[in-house]
Amino acid sequence: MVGYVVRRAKVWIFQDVRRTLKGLDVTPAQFSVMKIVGANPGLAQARVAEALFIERARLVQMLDRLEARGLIGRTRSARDRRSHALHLTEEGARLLAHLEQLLEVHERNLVTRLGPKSKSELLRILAPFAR
Amino acid sequence: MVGYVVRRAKVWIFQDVRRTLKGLDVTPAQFSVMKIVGANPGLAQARVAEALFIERARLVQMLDRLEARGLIGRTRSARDRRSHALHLTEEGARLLAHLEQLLEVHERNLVTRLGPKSKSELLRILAPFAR
DNA sequence: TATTGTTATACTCTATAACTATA
DNA sequence: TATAGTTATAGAGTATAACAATA
Repeated sequence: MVGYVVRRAKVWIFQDVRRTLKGLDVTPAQFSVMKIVGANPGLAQARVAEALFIERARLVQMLDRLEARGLIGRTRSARDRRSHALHLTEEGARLLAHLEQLLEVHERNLVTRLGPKSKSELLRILAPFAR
Repeated sequence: MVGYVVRRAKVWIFQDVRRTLKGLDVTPAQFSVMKIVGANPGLAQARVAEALFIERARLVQMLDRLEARGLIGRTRSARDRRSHALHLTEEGARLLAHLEQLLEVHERNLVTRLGPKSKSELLRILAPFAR
């Protein structure tokens, strides 16, 4: 029952994000990668994967795509030569800012759907899942 | 931010359900189909798809599998010969009862994770997504 | 020994479009 | 014309396992 409603909410939210970003060729998952890398330049791939609950293996392909589009860069870390330090390119940072602006519409859609106070309540209740 | 935490919760819940049902070869989605059909015998495929937010096309393959395993039956509806009336077989009903019993463990895991009162709050807040 | 990035495989799921048979 | 079930396809995501380079 809880699983059902949480899944329904997740599907609705992701569909609304996709609709909002229509035509920009950015999935919700790609957005989340850009956002976390933007906020934490130098982060290693394994850290991003952990933070986003994405498989390490899956992230590789996502980064391949983002790198090919010139949005994200990988550079060998000096301290630990196994790992890649990730950073947004200038274009990546520009796109991210644009996406965040567009997503304000989604944010409003969500609050409309949930009712005014529920967003913060929801974040509080689900906090145990955000680690 | 909301999308992030809702997805994390969804992933955790589904993983926990999979863990709980380990070895029985039943996915969370299959369980939900069996449950809704069990509670509403005679339901048409399109209704199930709507209720569960699953694509009509996807449901076809899920039902093929469940039918092949002898858990669910499809019979042509007398009233509308386009549609299939779905029902659990005896074995399907037996398995469903077993699954529901097993999932009480998951239910307890979830409440432990969320804290005691949060489950009902969560259901109330997310009610707009349950239609 | 353990971790990082990578490749690979199989399966599930989502999003679409089109087809047929019925209504 | 619309709906129910079906088939098909492309891409996204999940779950695993293995490997080379590095720690």
